[in-house]
Amino acid sequence: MTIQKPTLRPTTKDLAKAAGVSRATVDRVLNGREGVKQDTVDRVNKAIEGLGFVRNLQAANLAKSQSYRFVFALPRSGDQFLQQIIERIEEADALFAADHVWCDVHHIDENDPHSISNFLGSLSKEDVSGVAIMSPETPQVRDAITRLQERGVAALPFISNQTMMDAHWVGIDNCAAGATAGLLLGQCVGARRGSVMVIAESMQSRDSMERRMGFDKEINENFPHLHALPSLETYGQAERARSVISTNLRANPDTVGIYVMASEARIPLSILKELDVAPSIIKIAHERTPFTQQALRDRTLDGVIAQDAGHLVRSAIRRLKGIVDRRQTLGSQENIRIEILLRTNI
Amino acid sequence: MTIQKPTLRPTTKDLAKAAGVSRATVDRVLNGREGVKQDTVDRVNKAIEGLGFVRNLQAANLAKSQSYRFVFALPRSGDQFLQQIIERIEEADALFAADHVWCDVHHIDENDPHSISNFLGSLSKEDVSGVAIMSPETPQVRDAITRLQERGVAALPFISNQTMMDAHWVGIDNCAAGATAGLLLGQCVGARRGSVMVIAESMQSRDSMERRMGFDKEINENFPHLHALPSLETYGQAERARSVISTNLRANPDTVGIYVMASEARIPLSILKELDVAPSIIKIAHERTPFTQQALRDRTLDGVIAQDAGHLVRSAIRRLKGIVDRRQTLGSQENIRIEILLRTNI
DNA sequence: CTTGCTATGAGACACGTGCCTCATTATGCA
DNA sequence: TGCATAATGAGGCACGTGTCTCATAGCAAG
Repeated sequence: MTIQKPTLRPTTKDLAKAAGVSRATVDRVLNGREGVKQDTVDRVNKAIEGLGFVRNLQAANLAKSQSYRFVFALPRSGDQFLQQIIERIEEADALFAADHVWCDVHHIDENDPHSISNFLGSLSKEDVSGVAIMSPETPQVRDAITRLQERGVAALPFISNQTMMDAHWVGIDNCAAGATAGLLLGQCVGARRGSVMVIAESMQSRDSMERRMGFDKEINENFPHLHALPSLETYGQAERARSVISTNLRANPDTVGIYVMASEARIPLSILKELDVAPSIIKIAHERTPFTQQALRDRTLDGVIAQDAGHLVRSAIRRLKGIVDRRQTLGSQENIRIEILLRTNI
Repeated sequence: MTIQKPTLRPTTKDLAKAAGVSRATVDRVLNGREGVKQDTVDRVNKAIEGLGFVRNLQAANLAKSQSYRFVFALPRSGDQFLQQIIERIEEADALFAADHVWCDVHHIDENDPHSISNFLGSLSKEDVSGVAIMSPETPQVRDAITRLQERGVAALPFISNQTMMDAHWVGIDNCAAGATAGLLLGQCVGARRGSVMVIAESMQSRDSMERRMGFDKEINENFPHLHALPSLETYGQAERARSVISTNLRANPDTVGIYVMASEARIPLSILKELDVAPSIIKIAHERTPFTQQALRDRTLDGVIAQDAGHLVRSAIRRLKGIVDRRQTLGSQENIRIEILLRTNI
């Protein structure tokens, strides 16, 4: 039996005794209130170190009857990936209810940075403890995030990256995701030589550019017999997609692979199906949705590069909570993995 | 602004008022104490439903000064995957400290069911709130788990499955994992025809058998030009591994793929390196370890089927905690994914 | 010396629940 | 009807922290 009794943790009372001060002073130090001599602050901090004191968050939250209200600011689009995210948020809302965490979704217009900035500006610490923001990077949004943080509201870029926040965001490395798509496609194509079509919704966003970059790097370095064509942009419109894709297919009869880079693979894939593209052409898309899952099963799609929606959501919540509680979150836990889905591991 | 104020949750006091009973009776019902008329129990339960009452776990734990002590019973083996697990446990121990969760590792001898059963039998509710058990399935262990649960200690099969507990365990579907290995291998091999070597540590365990089953099914159904050879067993011994592998390679000069099924890929892979196996032979292994990661990078390995050690550990902790707290855990969160690692998404 | 200020202490109450005791009421049985 | 017992109520203390108020030092300037 190597199992030891639970060590019972020191309380603020112990801390006060150890530091030779009163509980009131300990409280002033712990919660960063004014009017304590530097000397006293140091003494208390030393006692914290010495005792290994960790504040009992449960008790603290109970006393404050604190609850966490988080808002997910998401684009209005109706795509299935976003739908997944929203479902996971609702799920997480139920899951985290026991921890007094409440989540709301607020739809923003991703093409209107001004309204996004307005929305973020309207949030105050009293109503909202934190916001996860999924929005393309613009100066306005970046500023709004900074001001939000200054007002004491936790802010976290979500899925869409923002340059400013180094490691401080939730999502995958899109460069690596693109490279993985390239590798998977290259490996599936095998020895065949030919062109690879790349279909995007738009190449404006940082995410698209990063994916494309990673994809190209991988193809160029490791599959020199493949030739990645310039990106086609659908702008989310079915007719436009149909026309550019069919034109491109006719222009490149040697196409051996298709990479659907957009997070909404439904439109391009449906069109490919309509156009009756040869099954031997390898197709890789992004994100796990009912549509892509079905496509994997009926083999109209060979592989999917995905990020787990549930994990994204829960990770964002844990990080926001971590910020509010002023404690560090565990890096490795919050590292979102680039998943590869084949027909067998859906 | 669609953001609403936090709904403050009903307390036991509200519950008492709503049910027309006293707080003492509410307490009796909530904590399943004896001596309450069925009629009253029903009234309280109805009020719980009506108000949507959820017990405040933080407050409850505070009152009980409850803490959770979990033990991970793991094999003694020194393999790298297990090492990863242990590191993640230590990490999780720090991470969950804020929730009053403490984790210990206890090493068991996986080949001695009797001693495992003894160890499990020695645990009492007072010392330990839950155990995650990684052990091959035997009647003794199965019984010990049942008795553990009867004594009020949460028990959870971990990574190694046990038949009894339907969905009640933490780990991947090994059948699907084997199939994924098969698919990945088949896809990488491409059109080439030939034999596939399968290297296992031992075929005794349920896990090995399931992986093999899934692997064979996938290869037979979808890659008829490949022929999966009988499993080689290394029993974890380097010399034995060397002899069986080299014999097998000589006997099957048409080998185009190698599937290392054991969780410890180091020994077989090192030997393959020694034997200077052609790089064109596709090699798939299991588990992310420093060794397999390096092998992916230097391209002596083409793909890895993995389960995330950190996720496994945290999932086990959350589930054990869920059992102790008598609340259900969210299925989708605890579904361990079968990860595919290629060189680009390590 | 008083006045005014800063730094600290002492103490109380609250948060929601568990758990205890003691008193009171309801119920069943002879 | 009376009595034993079962069922319930009333109330208090505890858990660890946050957040008040009020008192009491210490200290410097006038």
